[in-house]
Amino acid sequence: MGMPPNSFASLNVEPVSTVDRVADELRRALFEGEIEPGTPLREVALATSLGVSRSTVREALGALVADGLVDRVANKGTVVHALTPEGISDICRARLVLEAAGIDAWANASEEARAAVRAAQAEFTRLTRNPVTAQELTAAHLDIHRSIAALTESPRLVATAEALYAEIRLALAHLDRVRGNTTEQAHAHGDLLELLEGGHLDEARAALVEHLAGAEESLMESVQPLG
Amino acid sequence: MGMPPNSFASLNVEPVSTVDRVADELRRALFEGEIEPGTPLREVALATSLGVSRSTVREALGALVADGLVDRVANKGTVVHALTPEGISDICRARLVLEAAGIDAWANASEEARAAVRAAQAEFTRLTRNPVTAQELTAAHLDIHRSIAALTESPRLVATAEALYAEIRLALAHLDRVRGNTTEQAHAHGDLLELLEGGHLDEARAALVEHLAGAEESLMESVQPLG
DNA sequence: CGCAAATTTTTGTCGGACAATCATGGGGAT
DNA sequence: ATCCCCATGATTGTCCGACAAAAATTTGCG
Repeated sequence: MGMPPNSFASLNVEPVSTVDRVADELRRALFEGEIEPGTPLREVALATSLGVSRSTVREALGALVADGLVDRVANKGTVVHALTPEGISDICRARLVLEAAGIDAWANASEEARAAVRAAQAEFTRLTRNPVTAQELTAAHLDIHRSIAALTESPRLVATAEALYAEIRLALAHLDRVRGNTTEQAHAHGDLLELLEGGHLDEARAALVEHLAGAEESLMESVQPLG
Repeated sequence: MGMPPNSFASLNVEPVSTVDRVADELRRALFEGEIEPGTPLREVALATSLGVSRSTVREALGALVADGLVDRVANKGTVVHALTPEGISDICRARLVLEAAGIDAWANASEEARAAVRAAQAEFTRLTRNPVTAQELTAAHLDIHRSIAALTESPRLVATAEALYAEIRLALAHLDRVRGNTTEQAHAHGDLLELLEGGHLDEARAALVEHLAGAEESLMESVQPLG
């Protein structure tokens, strides 16, 4: 400490717009599971509760609709997005495409991208040893997958992947609140990373397929909590 | 005529919201190249011009921002999205991932999905024989690619692909307006489809890579019109 | 108990208002 | 003449209030 940093990238004095603050607060509440999927988000209630105008709330809700976190139906309002079984399998199919593309790009990827995978993996295993909330754990878990998709070095594909992970976090936040989080299969990612480092892309791909199948299974419990 | 159709799927009596009408009108103008990339979209000007309130225009612009068709910068307004060279190569990289995934899914895809590819191909070749605008031709062209991505049977991946095609249409609309459309390499898709029908997925993939490289090249002209 | 009508709630759209911020242009100092 | 500073105007961000249209809810009647 005391050493002058060579970069001030983390500093941010820009006054964030009110709409952004409202949207962020709603995202936080959603990801922490404070609001159950299917719950309607009433505009006036939110406006008075947050101390902002209804116009601002409407705009923030529009952003969440674009994120896929809430669904808006005409003249009926917006409700917290609830995942259907078809939605879950669709998400997993899409994940497989994006993350497999990342695996295929491992060799050609930049060193930063590969380092990001290792860092995400290390952070996740570090968290598994410390007592953290289930939300933090799933966030770290999904960040591994995000870094894998980021091996494609395509911002647009990564944005799509992030939207998928947001949907997953939403569903898991609800599940985590209902009952304690399931035992994460932590070791799987370590194996996956080893396969990547060794250049065994086909086996890495197979490991990913298996891992995603397990993820689909536990996600299905979020729509049938007491199947 | 006079024969009762066995399906009324195309009928739509739902009163579209004003925001949707405004957003659709703006999309149309954008895709027809009436507004050049980089042009600012002033809220009051649009409101008075379209005969709606500024709130409605703002909300419609928010939808276009979510579509990626316009960019909004804080306190400066929204401008028609302009593609950068990095954006173009990113789009093509993303296209390759999505459409290659479609090709890989050819055998496992539903018969409807495969029929959609054939229909899109047929419609495109039909249009090449008739005099149509360049915009219609590119729309039909991109619809072939859309149907290929749709072989994944993943609505979310298809939505991502459609966002990419929307960006491409935006750039090409501008290019088409500046000078007559380039001669589309129409035959390539026919070859691609034949390879798919024959089950030669690897060769189909190679054909796709080649085709997309050509697409990237002509897209680059839209940012350097007189390179 | 079932159904139709009336009431309440909620959204969609409008108009106006004002502060904060950005862009523009002019005037003064060097 | 050039450069900097400031006044002015234009534009966005946010708020408020209002009202019609649609949906949800309750009431009332048979």
